Amino acid sequence: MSDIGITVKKSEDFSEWYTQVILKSELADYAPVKGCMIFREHSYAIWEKIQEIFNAKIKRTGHRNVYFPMFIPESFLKKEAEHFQGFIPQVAWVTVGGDSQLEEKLAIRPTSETIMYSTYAKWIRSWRDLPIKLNQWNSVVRWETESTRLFLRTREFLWQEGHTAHATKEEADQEVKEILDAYKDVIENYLAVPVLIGKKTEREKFAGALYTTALEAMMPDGKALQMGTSHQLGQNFSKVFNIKFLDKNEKERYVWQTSWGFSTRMIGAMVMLHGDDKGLMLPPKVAPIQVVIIPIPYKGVDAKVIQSRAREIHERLQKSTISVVLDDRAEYTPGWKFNAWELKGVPIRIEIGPRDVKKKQVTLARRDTSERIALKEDDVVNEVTKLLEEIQSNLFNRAKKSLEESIATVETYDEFKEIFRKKGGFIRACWCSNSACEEKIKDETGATIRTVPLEKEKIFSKCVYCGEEAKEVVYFAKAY
RNA sequence: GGGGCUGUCGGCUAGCUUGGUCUAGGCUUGGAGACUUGGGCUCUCUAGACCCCGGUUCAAAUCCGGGCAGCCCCA
Repeated sequence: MSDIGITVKKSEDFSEWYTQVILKSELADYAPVKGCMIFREHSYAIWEKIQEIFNAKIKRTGHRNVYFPMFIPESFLKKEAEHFQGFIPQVAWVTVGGDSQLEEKLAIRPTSETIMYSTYAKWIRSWRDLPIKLNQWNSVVRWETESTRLFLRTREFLWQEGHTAHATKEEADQEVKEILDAYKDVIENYLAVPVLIGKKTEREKFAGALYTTALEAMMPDGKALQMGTSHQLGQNFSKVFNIKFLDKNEKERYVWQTSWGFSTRMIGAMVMLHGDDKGLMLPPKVAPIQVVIIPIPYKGVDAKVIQSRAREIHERLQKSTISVVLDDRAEYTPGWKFNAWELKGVPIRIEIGPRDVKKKQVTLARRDTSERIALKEDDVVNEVTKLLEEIQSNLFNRAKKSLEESIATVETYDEFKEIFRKKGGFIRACWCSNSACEEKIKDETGATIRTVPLEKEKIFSKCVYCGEEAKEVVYFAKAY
Protein backbone atom coordinates (compact mmCIF):
# COMPACT_ATOMS: atom_id res chain seq x y z
CA MET A 1 0.00 0.00 0.00
CA SER A 2 1.51 3.28 -1.06
CA ASP A 3 0.60 6.86 -0.33
CA ILE A 4 -1.52 7.13 -3.43
CA GLY A 5 -4.52 5.91 -1.50
CA ILE A 6 -6.09 7.11 1.72
CA THR A 7 -3.68 6.43 4.57
CA VAL A 8 -6.00 6.92 7.53
CA LYS A 9 -9.25 5.28 8.50
CA LYS A 10 -12.45 7.30 8.43
CA SER A 11 -13.32 6.00 11.86
CA GLU A 12 -9.97 6.87 13.40
CA ASP A 13 -9.02 10.32 12.13
CA PHE A 14 -12.06 11.79 10.46
CA SER A 15 -10.62 15.20 9.83
CA GLU A 16 -7.47 13.93 8.16
CA TRP A 17 -9.50 11.38 6.23
CA TYR A 18 -11.77 14.12 4.85
CA THR A 19 -8.86 16.21 3.63
CA GLN A 20 -7.10 13.24 2.05
CA VAL A 21 -10.21 12.03 0.25
CA ILE A 22 -10.73 15.42 -1.32
CA LEU A 23 -7.14 15.97 -2.35
CA LYS A 24 -6.40 12.43 -3.50
CA SER A 25 -9.63 11.88 -5.39
CA GLU A 26 -8.79 15.17 -7.12
CA LEU A 27 -12.06 16.83 -6.20
CA ALA A 28 -10.29 19.96 -5.09
CA ASP A 29 -7.01 21.54 -4.15
CA TYR A 30 -5.85 24.35 -1.91
CA ALA A 31 -5.37 27.77 -3.46
CA PRO A 32 -2.47 30.08 -2.64
CA VAL A 33 -4.75 32.42 -0.67
CA LYS A 34 -5.82 31.37 2.80
CA GLY A 35 -9.26 29.87 2.98
CA CYS A 36 -9.70 29.62 -0.76
CA MET A 37 -10.00 26.45 -2.78
CA ILE A 38 -9.78 25.22 -6.32
CA PHE A 39 -12.72 23.23 -7.64
CA ARG A 40 -11.04 20.71 -9.90
CA GLU A 41 -12.78 18.98 -12.81
CA HIS A 42 -14.16 16.21 -10.66
CA SER A 43 -15.99 18.41 -8.17
CA TYR A 44 -16.94 20.99 -10.76
CA ALA A 45 -18.59 18.27 -12.83
CA ILE A 46 -20.64 17.32 -9.77
CA TRP A 47 -21.57 20.96 -9.28
CA GLU A 48 -22.67 21.15 -12.93
CA LYS A 49 -24.90 18.13 -12.38
CA ILE A 50 -26.46 19.80 -9.38
CA GLN A 51 -26.99 22.95 -11.41
CA GLU A 52 -28.63 20.98 -14.18
CA ILE A 53 -31.01 19.26 -11.79
CA PHE A 54 -31.92 22.37 -9.86
CA ASN A 55 -32.26 24.62 -12.90
CA ALA A 56 -34.72 22.21 -14.46
CA LYS A 57 -36.81 22.22 -11.29
CA ILE A 58 -36.99 25.96 -10.72
CA LYS A 59 -37.51 26.80 -14.37
CA ARG A 60 -40.55 24.56 -14.36
CA THR A 61 -42.00 26.74 -11.64
CA GLY A 62 -41.34 29.99 -13.46
CA HIS A 63 -37.94 31.06 -12.16
CA ARG A 64 -35.27 32.51 -14.43
CA ASN A 65 -31.52 32.90 -14.10
CA VAL A 66 -29.76 36.27 -14.09
CA TYR A 67 -26.46 37.78 -13.11
CA PHE A 68 -25.97 40.81 -10.90
CA PRO A 69 -22.58 42.45 -10.26
CA MET A 70 -20.33 41.36 -7.43
CA PHE A 71 -19.62 44.90 -6.17
CA ILE A 72 -22.08 46.42 -3.76
CA PRO A 73 -21.88 50.06 -2.59
CA GLU A 74 -21.50 50.31 1.17
CA SER A 75 -24.60 52.46 1.46
CA PHE A 76 -26.76 49.67 -0.03
CA LEU A 77 -25.52 47.15 2.46
CA LYS A 78 -26.28 49.51 5.32
CA LYS A 79 -29.93 50.07 4.45
CA GLU A 80 -31.35 47.10 6.31
CA ALA A 81 -29.84 47.42 9.77
CA GLU A 82 -30.17 43.82 10.94
CA HIS A 83 -28.84 42.50 7.65
CA PHE A 84 -25.86 44.84 7.81
CA GLN A 85 -25.08 43.88 11.40
CA GLY A 86 -25.24 40.22 10.47
CA PHE A 87 -22.81 40.41 7.58
CA ILE A 88 -20.49 43.29 8.34
CA PRO A 89 -17.86 41.29 10.26
CA GLN A 90 -17.29 39.08 7.23
CA VAL A 91 -17.36 41.52 4.35
CA ALA A 92 -14.33 42.01 2.11
CA TRP A 93 -14.04 45.52 0.71
CA VAL A 94 -12.61 47.12 -2.38
CA THR A 95 -11.25 50.54 -1.51
CA VAL A 96 -8.79 51.18 -4.31
CA GLY A 97 -9.22 51.02 -8.08
CA GLY A 98 -6.00 51.22 -10.03
CA ASP A 99 -4.09 53.90 -8.19
CA SER A 100 -7.02 55.98 -7.02
CA GLN A 101 -8.90 55.68 -3.76
CA LEU A 102 -12.64 54.98 -4.24
CA GLU A 103 -15.05 57.61 -2.98
CA GLU A 104 -17.39 54.98 -1.60
CA LYS A 105 -15.95 51.61 -0.77
CA LEU A 106 -17.48 48.58 -2.47
CA ALA A 107 -18.35 45.36 -0.76
CA ILE A 108 -17.58 42.13 -2.57
CA ARG A 109 -21.00 40.53 -2.28
CA PRO A 110 -21.48 38.34 0.77
CA THR A 111 -25.02 37.82 -0.61
CA SER A 112 -27.02 39.85 -3.13
CA GLU A 113 -30.23 40.96 -1.42
CA THR A 114 -29.30 44.62 -1.36
CA ILE A 115 -27.98 45.04 -4.86
CA MET A 116 -30.80 43.06 -6.38
CA TYR A 117 -33.56 44.72 -4.41
CA SER A 118 -32.39 48.23 -5.16
CA THR A 119 -32.97 47.23 -8.77
CA TYR A 120 -36.26 45.47 -8.06
CA ALA A 121 -37.52 48.85 -6.83
CA LYS A 122 -36.99 50.22 -10.32
CA TRP A 123 -38.64 47.31 -12.07
CA ILE A 124 -41.75 46.99 -9.97
CA ARG A 125 -44.60 49.50 -10.40
CA SER A 126 -47.78 47.53 -10.81
CA TRP A 127 -49.30 44.27 -9.59
CA ARG A 128 -48.74 43.14 -13.19
CA ASP A 129 -44.98 43.19 -12.58
CA LEU A 130 -45.30 40.54 -9.90
CA PRO A 131 -44.13 38.05 -9.01
CA ILE A 132 -40.45 38.41 -9.81
CA LYS A 133 -38.66 35.08 -9.45
CA LEU A 134 -34.96 35.28 -10.21
CA ASN A 135 -32.03 33.09 -9.38
CA GLN A 136 -28.31 33.44 -9.90
CA TRP A 137 -25.38 31.06 -9.88
CA ASN A 138 -22.31 32.88 -8.67
CA SER A 139 -19.73 33.04 -5.96
CA VAL A 140 -19.85 35.07 -2.78
CA VAL A 141 -17.13 36.13 -0.38
CA ARG A 142 -17.32 35.92 3.38
CA TRP A 143 -14.02 36.71 5.00
CA GLU A 144 -13.81 33.88 7.50
CA THR A 145 -11.22 34.34 10.20
CA GLU A 146 -11.88 31.05 11.92
CA SER A 147 -10.31 27.91 10.58
CA THR A 148 -11.52 27.06 7.11
CA ARG A 149 -12.29 23.64 5.63
CA LEU A 150 -12.41 22.52 2.01
CA PHE A 151 -15.99 22.86 0.72
CA LEU A 152 -17.44 23.45 4.20
CA ARG A 153 -16.12 26.85 5.04
CA THR A 154 -14.10 28.84 2.54
CA ARG A 155 -13.77 32.56 2.05
CA GLU A 156 -15.18 32.34 -1.43
CA PHE A 157 -17.73 29.71 -2.33
CA LEU A 158 -20.04 28.86 -5.21
CA TRP A 159 -23.76 28.87 -4.67
CA GLN A 160 -27.11 29.74 -6.11
CA GLU A 161 -29.18 32.52 -4.62
CA GLY A 162 -32.83 32.96 -5.47
CA HIS A 163 -34.62 36.26 -4.88
CA THR A 164 -38.33 36.70 -5.34
CA ALA A 165 -40.90 39.44 -4.83
CA HIS A 166 -44.61 38.79 -4.37
CA ALA A 167 -47.84 40.70 -3.89
CA THR A 168 -48.89 38.94 -0.71
CA LYS A 169 -47.45 37.31 2.36
CA GLU A 170 -49.23 34.07 1.49
CA GLU A 171 -47.56 33.91 -1.90
CA ALA A 172 -44.17 34.50 -0.35
CA ASP A 173 -44.83 31.82 2.29
CA GLN A 174 -45.78 29.49 -0.51
CA GLU A 175 -42.56 30.27 -2.38
CA VAL A 176 -40.44 29.58 0.72
CA LYS A 177 -42.12 26.21 1.05
CA GLU A 178 -41.89 25.36 -2.63
CA ILE A 179 -38.14 25.96 -2.65
CA LEU A 180 -37.67 24.06 0.57
CA ASP A 181 -39.34 21.08 -1.08
CA ALA A 182 -37.17 21.47 -4.18
CA TYR A 183 -34.08 21.51 -1.98
CA LYS A 184 -35.22 18.43 -0.15
CA ASP A 185 -35.65 16.61 -3.44
CA VAL A 186 -32.19 17.56 -4.75
CA ILE A 187 -30.43 16.82 -1.48
CA GLU A 188 -32.17 13.58 -0.58
CA ASN A 189 -32.96 12.06 -3.95
CA TYR A 190 -29.83 13.07 -5.82
CA LEU A 191 -27.07 13.64 -3.28
CA ALA A 192 -28.53 10.87 -1.12
CA VAL A 193 -28.13 13.03 1.98
CA PRO A 194 -31.10 12.73 4.37
CA VAL A 195 -32.09 15.90 6.19
CA LEU A 196 -34.19 17.29 9.01
CA ILE A 197 -36.34 20.17 7.88
CA GLY A 198 -37.66 23.01 9.92
CA LYS A 199 -37.54 26.63 10.97
CA LYS A 200 -34.66 28.44 12.57
CA THR A 201 -35.05 30.17 15.90
CA GLU A 202 -34.86 33.96 16.15
CA ARG A 203 -31.25 33.61 17.17
CA GLU A 204 -30.30 31.46 14.19
CA LYS A 205 -32.41 33.00 11.45
CA PHE A 206 -31.01 34.90 8.47
CA ALA A 207 -30.08 38.50 9.22
CA GLY A 208 -33.00 40.54 7.96
CA ALA A 209 -35.54 37.74 7.55
CA LEU A 210 -38.98 37.32 9.04
CA TYR A 211 -38.23 33.64 9.41
CA THR A 212 -35.79 31.14 8.00
CA THR A 213 -36.40 27.54 7.01
CA ALA A 214 -33.50 25.16 6.56
CA LEU A 215 -32.39 21.62 5.88
CA GLU A 216 -29.92 20.06 8.29
CA ALA A 217 -27.86 16.93 7.73
CA MET A 218 -25.86 14.96 10.31
CA MET A 219 -22.21 14.19 9.64
CA PRO A 220 -20.37 11.07 10.86
CA ASP A 221 -18.46 13.08 13.47
CA GLY A 222 -21.69 14.08 15.18
CA LYS A 223 -21.91 17.63 13.87
CA ALA A 224 -24.83 19.06 11.91
CA LEU A 225 -24.33 20.62 8.52
CA GLN A 226 -26.79 23.10 7.03
CA MET A 227 -27.53 22.06 3.45
CA GLY A 228 -29.70 24.95 2.31
CA THR A 229 -31.91 27.76 3.54
CA SER A 230 -35.09 29.40 2.34
CA HIS A 231 -36.05 32.72 3.92
CA GLN A 232 -39.29 34.64 4.20
CA LEU A 233 -38.00 38.22 4.17
CA GLY A 234 -41.38 39.77 4.78
CA GLN A 235 -41.36 43.47 3.92
CA ASN A 236 -38.10 44.21 5.72
CA PHE A 237 -36.19 44.84 2.54
CA SER A 238 -39.02 46.23 0.45
CA LYS A 239 -39.56 48.98 3.03
CA VAL A 240 -35.94 50.09 3.07
CA PHE A 241 -35.44 49.70 -0.67
CA ASN A 242 -38.83 51.16 -1.41
CA ILE A 243 -40.15 48.30 -3.52
CA LYS A 244 -43.80 49.29 -3.95
CA PHE A 245 -46.56 48.45 -6.37
CA LEU A 246 -50.14 49.52 -7.02
CA ASP A 247 -52.50 46.65 -6.43
CA LYS A 248 -55.73 45.93 -8.30
CA ASN A 249 -57.56 48.32 -5.98
CA GLU A 250 -55.11 51.09 -6.80
CA LYS A 251 -53.63 50.85 -3.35
CA GLU A 252 -49.90 51.26 -2.85
CA ARG A 253 -48.28 48.25 -1.19
CA TYR A 254 -44.81 46.96 -0.34
CA VAL A 255 -43.86 43.61 -1.85
CA TRP A 256 -43.25 40.45 0.14
CA GLN A 257 -39.96 38.78 -0.55
CA THR A 258 -38.06 35.54 -0.23
CA SER A 259 -34.45 34.56 -0.72
CA TRP A 260 -32.94 31.11 -0.71
CA GLY A 261 -29.63 29.43 -1.37
CA PHE A 262 -27.51 26.35 -1.28
CA SER A 263 -23.80 26.15 -1.85
CA THR A 264 -20.95 23.87 -2.83
CA ARG A 265 -20.71 22.93 0.83
CA MET A 266 -23.30 20.26 0.06
CA ILE A 267 -20.58 18.46 -1.89
CA GLY A 268 -18.59 18.33 1.34
CA ALA A 269 -21.54 16.76 3.10
CA MET A 270 -21.84 14.13 0.43
CA VAL A 271 -18.15 13.29 0.71
CA MET A 272 -18.30 12.94 4.49
CA LEU A 273 -21.45 10.90 4.53
CA HIS A 274 -20.79 8.35 1.81
CA GLY A 275 -17.01 8.10 1.59
CA ASP A 276 -15.09 5.18 3.09
CA ASP A 277 -11.53 4.02 3.69
CA LYS A 278 -11.04 3.51 -0.04
CA GLY A 279 -12.03 7.08 -0.83
CA LEU A 280 -15.02 8.78 -2.37
CA MET A 281 -18.34 7.11 -2.98
CA LEU A 282 -20.58 9.07 -5.30
CA PRO A 283 -24.33 8.63 -5.57
CA PRO A 284 -24.98 7.51 -9.17
CA LYS A 285 -27.31 10.40 -9.95
CA VAL A 286 -24.60 13.01 -9.43
CA ALA A 287 -21.55 10.94 -10.34
CA PRO A 288 -19.86 12.44 -13.41
CA ILE A 289 -18.73 8.93 -14.30
CA GLN A 290 -21.19 6.19 -13.38
CA VAL A 291 -19.43 3.19 -14.83
CA VAL A 292 -15.81 2.43 -15.61
CA ILE A 293 -14.83 -0.48 -17.82
CA ILE A 294 -11.50 -2.14 -17.17
CA PRO A 295 -10.29 -4.76 -19.65
CA ILE A 296 -7.99 -7.38 -18.21
CA PRO A 297 -5.71 -8.66 -20.95
CA TYR A 298 -3.37 -11.59 -20.49
CA LYS A 299 -0.34 -12.36 -22.51
CA GLY A 300 -0.85 -15.46 -24.55
CA VAL A 301 -4.59 -15.07 -24.48
CA ASP A 302 -5.92 -13.07 -27.38
CA ALA A 303 -5.71 -9.55 -26.01
CA LYS A 304 -7.42 -8.17 -29.07
CA VAL A 305 -10.58 -10.10 -28.32
CA ILE A 306 -10.72 -8.65 -24.84
CA GLN A 307 -10.13 -5.15 -26.17
CA SER A 308 -12.86 -5.40 -28.73
CA ARG A 309 -15.33 -6.84 -26.23
CA ALA A 310 -14.58 -3.99 -23.88
CA ARG A 311 -15.14 -1.48 -26.69
CA GLU A 312 -18.37 -3.12 -27.64
CA ILE A 313 -19.71 -2.95 -24.10
CA HIS A 314 -18.50 0.63 -23.84
CA GLU A 315 -20.41 1.59 -26.99
CA ARG A 316 -23.54 -0.16 -25.86
CA LEU A 317 -23.55 1.71 -22.56
CA GLN A 318 -22.76 5.02 -24.23
CA LYS A 319 -25.84 4.65 -26.39
CA SER A 320 -27.96 4.50 -23.27
CA THR A 321 -28.01 7.43 -20.86
CA ILE A 322 -25.26 5.96 -18.72
CA SER A 323 -22.07 7.93 -18.32
CA VAL A 324 -19.23 5.48 -18.93
CA VAL A 325 -15.46 5.49 -19.31
CA LEU A 326 -13.29 2.78 -20.85
CA ASP A 327 -9.93 2.66 -19.12
CA ASP A 328 -7.82 0.66 -21.52
CA ARG A 329 -4.51 2.26 -20.65
CA ALA A 330 -1.83 -0.38 -21.02
CA GLU A 331 0.59 1.33 -18.65
CA TYR A 332 -1.35 0.51 -15.53
CA THR A 333 -2.24 -2.86 -14.10
CA PRO A 334 -5.87 -3.70 -13.44
CA GLY A 335 -5.27 -3.68 -9.69
CA TRP A 336 -3.92 -0.18 -9.90
CA LYS A 337 -6.95 0.96 -11.87
CA PHE A 338 -9.39 -0.66 -9.45
CA ASN A 339 -7.96 1.37 -6.62
CA ALA A 340 -7.74 4.58 -8.61
CA TRP A 341 -11.37 4.51 -9.71
CA GLU A 342 -12.63 3.49 -6.31
CA LEU A 343 -10.78 6.45 -4.85
CA LYS A 344 -12.68 8.65 -7.29
CA GLY A 345 -15.99 7.18 -6.21
CA VAL A 346 -17.24 5.62 -9.46
CA PRO A 347 -20.34 3.57 -8.50
CA ILE A 348 -19.87 0.59 -10.83
CA ARG A 349 -16.82 -1.09 -12.33
CA ILE A 350 -17.07 -3.56 -15.18
CA GLU A 351 -14.21 -6.02 -15.60
CA ILE A 352 -13.72 -7.92 -18.81
CA GLY A 353 -11.04 -10.63 -18.77
CA PRO A 354 -10.34 -13.97 -20.44
CA ARG A 355 -12.69 -15.80 -18.08
CA ASP A 356 -15.52 -13.42 -18.96
CA VAL A 357 -14.92 -13.62 -22.68
CA LYS A 358 -15.03 -17.38 -22.54
CA LYS A 359 -18.41 -17.33 -20.80
CA LYS A 360 -19.83 -14.38 -22.77
CA GLN A 361 -20.20 -12.42 -19.58
CA VAL A 362 -18.79 -9.41 -17.76
CA THR A 363 -17.98 -8.97 -14.09
CA LEU A 364 -19.59 -6.06 -12.23
CA ALA A 365 -18.22 -4.66 -8.99
CA ARG A 366 -20.32 -2.38 -6.78
CA ARG A 367 -18.53 0.50 -5.10
CA ASP A 368 -21.00 0.60 -2.22
CA THR A 369 -20.92 -3.07 -1.18
CA SER A 370 -17.73 -4.33 -2.91
CA GLU A 371 -19.92 -7.13 -4.24
CA ARG A 372 -18.92 -8.75 -7.55
CA ILE A 373 -21.62 -9.91 -9.95
CA ALA A 374 -21.30 -11.93 -13.16
CA LEU A 375 -23.59 -10.77 -15.95
CA LYS A 376 -24.50 -12.01 -19.40
CA GLU A 377 -23.15 -9.56 -21.96
CA ASP A 378 -26.57 -8.99 -23.44
CA ASP A 379 -28.06 -7.87 -20.12
CA VAL A 380 -25.44 -5.24 -19.41
CA VAL A 381 -27.41 -2.07 -20.14
CA ASN A 382 -30.52 -3.17 -18.30
CA GLU A 383 -28.71 -4.58 -15.32
CA VAL A 384 -26.37 -1.61 -14.94
CA THR A 385 -29.32 0.77 -15.09
CA LYS A 386 -31.08 -1.19 -12.40
CA LEU A 387 -27.98 -1.46 -10.29
CA LEU A 388 -27.31 2.29 -10.45
CA GLU A 389 -30.75 2.88 -9.03
CA GLU A 390 -30.15 0.30 -6.36
CA ILE A 391 -26.85 1.85 -5.33
CA GLN A 392 -28.49 5.27 -5.21
CA SER A 393 -31.17 4.08 -2.83
CA ASN A 394 -28.76 1.97 -0.83
CA LEU A 395 -26.60 5.02 -0.13
CA PHE A 396 -29.61 7.05 0.89
CA ASN A 397 -31.06 4.32 3.10
CA ARG A 398 -27.78 3.77 4.87
CA ALA A 399 -27.42 7.48 5.54
CA LYS A 400 -31.06 7.75 6.58
CA LYS A 401 -30.57 5.00 9.11
CA SER A 402 -27.55 6.70 10.62
CA LEU A 403 -29.40 10.03 10.71
CA GLU A 404 -32.20 8.39 12.65
CA GLU A 405 -29.74 6.71 14.98
CA SER A 406 -28.04 10.04 15.62
CA ILE A 407 -31.18 11.50 17.17
CA ALA A 408 -31.43 11.14 20.94
CA THR A 409 -34.53 12.24 22.80
CA VAL A 410 -33.86 13.67 26.25
CA GLU A 411 -35.96 15.05 29.06
CA THR A 412 -33.33 16.39 31.43
CA TYR A 413 -30.37 18.70 30.99
CA ASP A 414 -28.03 16.14 32.58
CA GLU A 415 -28.97 13.60 29.95
CA PHE A 416 -28.57 16.31 27.34
CA LYS A 417 -25.02 17.10 28.38
CA GLU A 418 -24.05 13.48 28.86
CA ILE A 419 -25.22 12.30 25.44
CA PHE A 420 -24.06 15.41 23.67
CA ARG A 421 -20.58 15.13 25.10
CA LYS A 422 -20.32 11.42 24.34
CA LYS A 423 -21.53 11.20 20.76
CA GLY A 424 -22.87 14.53 19.54
CA GLY A 425 -25.62 14.06 16.99
CA PHE A 426 -29.07 15.58 17.22
CA ILE A 427 -30.57 16.01 20.65
CA ARG A 428 -34.34 16.12 20.55
CA ALA A 429 -35.70 18.05 23.49
CA CYS A 430 -38.53 20.28 24.64
CA TRP A 431 -37.95 24.01 24.87
CA CYS A 432 -39.80 26.95 26.39
CA SER A 433 -39.13 29.16 23.33
CA ASN A 434 -37.13 31.54 25.44
CA SER A 435 -33.90 32.76 23.80
CA ALA A 436 -32.22 32.97 27.20
CA CYS A 437 -32.35 29.18 27.59
CA GLU A 438 -31.10 28.68 24.05
CA GLU A 439 -28.21 31.06 24.71
CA LYS A 440 -27.27 29.39 28.00
CA ILE A 441 -27.24 25.96 26.40
CA LYS A 442 -24.99 27.22 23.68
CA ASP A 443 -22.63 28.80 26.19
CA GLU A 444 -22.49 25.72 28.36
CA THR A 445 -22.37 22.98 25.74
CA GLY A 446 -21.73 24.49 22.32
CA ALA A 447 -25.01 23.06 21.03
CA THR A 448 -27.43 25.27 19.16
CA ILE A 449 -30.98 24.71 18.03
CA ARG A 450 -30.55 23.52 14.48
CA THR A 451 -34.16 23.14 13.64
CA VAL A 452 -37.72 23.52 14.87
CA PRO A 453 -39.91 21.07 12.95
CA LEU A 454 -42.47 22.72 10.67
CA GLU A 455 -45.18 20.46 11.97
CA LYS A 456 -45.02 20.78 15.72
CA GLU A 457 -44.16 17.55 17.51
CA LYS A 458 -45.96 16.53 20.67
CA ILE A 459 -44.49 18.07 23.85
CA PHE A 460 -43.15 15.33 26.13
CA SER A 461 -41.50 17.21 28.99
CA LYS A 462 -40.78 20.61 30.52
CA CYS A 463 -38.14 22.88 28.99
CA VAL A 464 -34.92 20.91 29.06
CA TYR A 465 -33.01 23.87 30.51
CA CYS A 466 -35.22 25.92 32.80
CA GLY A 467 -37.92 23.37 33.63
CA GLU A 468 -40.73 25.79 32.77
CA GLU A 469 -43.65 24.89 30.54
CA ALA A 470 -42.31 23.84 27.12
CA LYS A 471 -43.73 25.29 23.91
CA GLU A 472 -42.05 23.17 21.27
CA VAL A 473 -39.90 20.15 20.47
CA VAL A 474 -36.60 21.18 18.90
CA TYR A 475 -33.40 19.58 17.64
CA PHE A 476 -30.06 20.67 19.07
CA ALA A 477 -26.63 19.90 17.64
CA LYS A 478 -23.17 21.23 17.28
CA ALA A 479 -23.02 23.01 13.95
CA TYR A 480 -20.31 22.97 11.33
C1' G B 1 -12.46 35.06 20.15
C1' G B 2 -8.40 32.17 23.15
C1' G B 3 -4.50 28.35 23.21
C1' G B 4 -1.20 24.87 20.88
C1' C B 5 1.41 22.46 16.82
C1' U B 6 3.58 22.30 11.94
C1' G B 7 6.04 23.98 7.19
C1' U B 8 12.41 19.91 3.62
C1' C B 9 11.90 17.09 -3.97
C1' G B 10 4.79 16.62 -6.85
C1' G B 11 3.25 13.40 -2.08
C1' C B 12 5.07 11.00 2.71
C1' U B 13 9.29 11.76 5.40
C1' A B 14 15.05 11.47 7.66
C1' G B 15 18.13 15.38 9.39
C1' C B 16 16.88 20.26 13.67
C1' U B 17 17.64 18.76 20.56
C1' U B 18 23.95 19.80 20.61
C1' G B 19 24.83 25.06 13.90
C1' G B 20 30.11 22.47 10.60
C1' U B 21 31.62 16.12 4.83
C1' C B 22 23.99 18.16 4.12
C1' U B 23 27.60 18.60 -2.10
C1' A B 24 20.45 17.33 2.12
C1' G B 25 19.25 10.62 2.67
C1' G B 26 14.94 7.17 1.99
C1' C B 27 10.08 5.63 0.13
C1' U B 28 6.59 7.05 -3.44
C1' U B 29 5.17 9.84 -7.54
C1' G B 30 6.81 12.09 -12.54
C1' G B 31 9.92 10.95 -17.29
C1' A B 32 12.57 6.83 -20.51
C1' G B 33 12.86 1.56 -21.14
C1' A B 34 12.06 -3.67 -20.09
C1' C B 35 8.78 -7.21 -18.04
C1' U B 36 3.71 -7.72 -16.88
C1' U B 37 -1.83 -7.40 -16.20
C1' G B 38 -8.47 -10.98 -12.17
C1' G B 39 -6.63 -5.88 -6.18
C1' G B 40 -1.70 -0.30 -6.08
C1' C B 41 3.85 -6.32 -9.87
C1' U B 42 9.20 -6.18 -10.54
C1' C B 43 13.89 -4.33 -12.44
C1' U B 44 17.31 -0.54 -14.81
C1' C B 45 18.16 4.53 -15.89
C1' U B 46 16.63 9.61 -14.91
C1' A B 47 14.50 14.23 -12.83
C1' G B 48 13.21 16.71 -8.40
C1' A B 49 13.31 20.16 -2.05
C1' C B 50 15.23 23.15 3.02
C1' C B 51 7.77 28.40 2.71
C1' C B 52 9.09 33.95 2.51
C1' C B 53 11.73 38.26 4.72
C1' G B 54 15.14 39.77 8.25
C1' G B 55 18.66 38.78 12.38
C1' U B 56 22.67 36.06 15.20
C1' U B 57 27.35 33.59 13.50
C1' C B 58 33.60 32.38 10.62
C1' A B 59 29.47 29.04 9.37
C1' A B 60 22.07 28.31 9.38
C1' A B 61 17.58 23.17 6.88
C1' U B 62 19.15 23.48 12.13
C1' C B 63 19.09 29.16 16.67
C1' C B 64 16.03 34.06 17.12
C1' G B 65 12.12 37.67 15.23
C1' G B 66 8.33 38.79 11.80
C1' G B 67 5.19 37.33 7.69
C1' C B 68 2.45 33.76 4.90
C1' A B 69 0.08 29.03 4.83
C1' G B 70 -1.91 24.49 6.97
C1' C B 71 -3.64 21.51 11.13
C1' C B 72 -5.54 20.54 16.14
C1' C B 73 -7.94 21.85 20.84
C1' C B 74 -11.08 25.13 23.67
C1' A B 75 -15.05 29.09 23.51
